[in-house]
Amino acid sequence: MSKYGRKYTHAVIATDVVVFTIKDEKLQALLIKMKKPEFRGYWAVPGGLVKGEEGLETAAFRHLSEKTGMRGVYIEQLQTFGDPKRDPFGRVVSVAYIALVSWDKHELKTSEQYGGVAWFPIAGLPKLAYDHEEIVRMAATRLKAKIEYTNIVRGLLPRRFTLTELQRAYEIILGKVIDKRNFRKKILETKIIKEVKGKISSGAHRPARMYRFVVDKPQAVEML
Amino acid sequence: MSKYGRKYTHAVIATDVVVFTIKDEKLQALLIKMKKPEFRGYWAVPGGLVKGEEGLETAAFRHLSEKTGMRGVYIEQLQTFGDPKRDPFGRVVSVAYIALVSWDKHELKTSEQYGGVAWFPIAGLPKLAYDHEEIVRMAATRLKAKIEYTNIVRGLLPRRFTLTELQRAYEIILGKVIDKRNFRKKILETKIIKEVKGKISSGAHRPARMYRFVVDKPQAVEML
DNA sequence: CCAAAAGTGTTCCGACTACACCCATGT
DNA sequence: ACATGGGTGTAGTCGGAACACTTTTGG
Repeated sequence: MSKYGRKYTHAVIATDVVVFTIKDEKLQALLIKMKKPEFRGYWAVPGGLVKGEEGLETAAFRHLSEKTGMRGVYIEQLQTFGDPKRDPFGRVVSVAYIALVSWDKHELKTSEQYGGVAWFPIAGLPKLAYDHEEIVRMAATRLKAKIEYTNIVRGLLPRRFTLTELQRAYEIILGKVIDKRNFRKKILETKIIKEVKGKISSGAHRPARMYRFVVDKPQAVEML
Repeated sequence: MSKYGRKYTHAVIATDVVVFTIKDEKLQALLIKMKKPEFRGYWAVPGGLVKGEEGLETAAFRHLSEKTGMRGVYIEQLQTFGDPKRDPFGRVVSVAYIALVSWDKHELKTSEQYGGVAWFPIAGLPKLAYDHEEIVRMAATRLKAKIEYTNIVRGLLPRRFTLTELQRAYEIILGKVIDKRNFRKKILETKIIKEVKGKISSGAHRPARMYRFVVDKPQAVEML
């Protein structure tokens, strides 16, 4: 029993979604500012309770949409956190999800109904409520592992992208530089992306070809 | 609402543990026979509800011990299953775990209090209750994936084992034959196992050297 | 014409694969 | 002595890593 007292008498089930994006050359997570007075100054991963007849993933989508305005993003289950002490208000078991988005595709809900929504670089998180720090860390670790053998990087990019953008995504998440020629050779021979008509000019240099993913569904592929 | 009616008004949390072992040259899972009349003839993975102030992993251990007599095994979280319709008696969200044991280390509880406990080969499961078939399938897939890049195989073997036993474990789980010389070279250069004094004679042939794992804690290692 | 990112092949080396025979024991 | 699984080394091949210059555009 915490100093705040238990709010729920039964254990309840919640979902939390760690939303990742790549922005300003950094891996960033979406956080919302806490409103509860006990957590003043803390931020949290968007989430909330699961309704009686609602599926877990459905609940995750609903809270994400309600609190951030995001819809139609890719999510996958991360892990379930159930330490009896993780929530001072009662026994809350949280099923954590990872979501990947192309940040420029989503307008963040400005409504101050939830106290603010903002992106934070993974290196440089603010104070997080509950065990959300652990959840975000584990999510980042999982992302780093899965990006090498699946096509999930897709979720972080816009529909059409350049090979340099794709390579930067890998470099940022893995935290290391990759040789350009080897990268292109490897990625192209997976046949998982395909050139698409149109080039993009982004400055005083040669314009880049655009590509898109051939398979839209998540699957295991040896990417690197 | 199912034809059996809802037993619980609130969603409750349960754990289920898929226990794997290698026995008779096959990967096998531990199942218990259902007692509820609605599930006559069905088997299930050992598990049950989480108590009010009990941790998830603690609950998994407790049910495993109560229903099968096993203690001190290695478990890790698999996934959480929360389809609102997965349990006809109410909304039960189940956190599934994987356990790995050396089958000869554990005497199965003979008490018929739970309707019977038995090993079943993964290829050749009986009718399973709830969504346990899906849970076991996913557990087997996860095991197959993780055995290549972690030291979890350790959980399936006795403390001291021969290289042939270790190789057989890999062959059975991966479902393919492995070259003996390449296997030994690879495994030994990981430094994750170490020869131990004593040999084992198991028939009309040269006795085998015994080995043990150097690190007892689960960790990621490129095994194959 | 200069700056800046796009685009493109080859060589080298280490890792994985394939493969066959002698050894130590029990019966 | 023979049947059985334990134990050992090498050669060939393939994939990953290292590496530098030309192209196209905007300013």
